[in-house]
Amino acid sequence: MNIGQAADASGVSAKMIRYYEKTGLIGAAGRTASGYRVYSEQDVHKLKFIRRARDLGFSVDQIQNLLGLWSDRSRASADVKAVALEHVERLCHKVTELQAMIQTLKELADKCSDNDRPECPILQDLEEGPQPDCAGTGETLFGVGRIS
Amino acid sequence: MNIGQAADASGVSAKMIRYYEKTGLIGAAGRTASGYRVYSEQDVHKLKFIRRARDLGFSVDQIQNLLGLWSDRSRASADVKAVALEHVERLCHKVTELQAMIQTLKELADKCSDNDRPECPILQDLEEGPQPDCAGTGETLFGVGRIS
DNA sequence: TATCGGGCTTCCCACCGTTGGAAGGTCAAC
DNA sequence: GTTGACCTTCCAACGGTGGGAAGCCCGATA
Repeated sequence: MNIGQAADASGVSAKMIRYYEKTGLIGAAGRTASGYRVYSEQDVHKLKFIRRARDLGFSVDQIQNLLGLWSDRSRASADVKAVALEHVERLCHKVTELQAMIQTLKELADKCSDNDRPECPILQDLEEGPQPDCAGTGETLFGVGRIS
Repeated sequence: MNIGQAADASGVSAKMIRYYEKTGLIGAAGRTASGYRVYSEQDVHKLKFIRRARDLGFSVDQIQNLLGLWSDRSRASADVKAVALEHVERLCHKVTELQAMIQTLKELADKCSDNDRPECPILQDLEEGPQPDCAGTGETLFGVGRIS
């Protein structure tokens, strides 16, 4: 199998396969007499593994770790679980951050009159920075007290 | 004000201020006779705006857009809202993706015996790819399953 | 006044993962 | 033999940010 066929079979682009080889994530592939890289079914299997792990958001570093465990017959499943859960934690953290942004933006957008007048709480917030939580008091513009 | 003072006052690092200038997000700052950049309160104001927008996850491109609207006195608040909501959509999309990853990983981790034996459903999944919906196993959809 | 520390200037490099392209060799089909 | 699709290597770009080197400038102190 040459690199293009391995790419098609694994879902990893030829570019990325070369990149993974260069950075040492996968070993150097064999070569034909004319210099073409050659791949086996096993190589494709490994590439699929990588692809799947990338789809799950693992970094290349983490994948290197996982590949080590994968090929280690005396691995402890607890080690794999630890990698996975550490990753989950990181993902959850990101989700939390994104949701905070989303909430802020939605609140601001809700207050926006959404017409052709220039007054805009979104820009006002960008100007002035985060305002103390006034959740629930959507009604009056002036009664924004409650800084508890 | 020189660049360091503007950085401290705005929360944008001196490095990034120069970067924003080079890429055209902000105009070229004035200079002293000896070549130091000079900033006014207004410039700092703008930098704070940028900083806040970055904190809310807007891309530099979107910020350019927002800055245009900000300085446009005849802007329509609807235009600003559109930018914000488009951004919210993108953020939500990202959250959805991340949550899908999290769910998959949590489900797999839950099934992992978490000991020193090598059998591991996580690695098995990475080997074999996503398994068809095994809806029988979960209590909650976004299984907040115990991580312990 | 000479010196010293810290800040400013420009410039290039690195990250991460991925894509694009150019220049040139190779393979297979016609 | 020609053509077109593939392979090879190398170089660059993206977005945003940080690090660092070399050299100039400013203010304060001895």
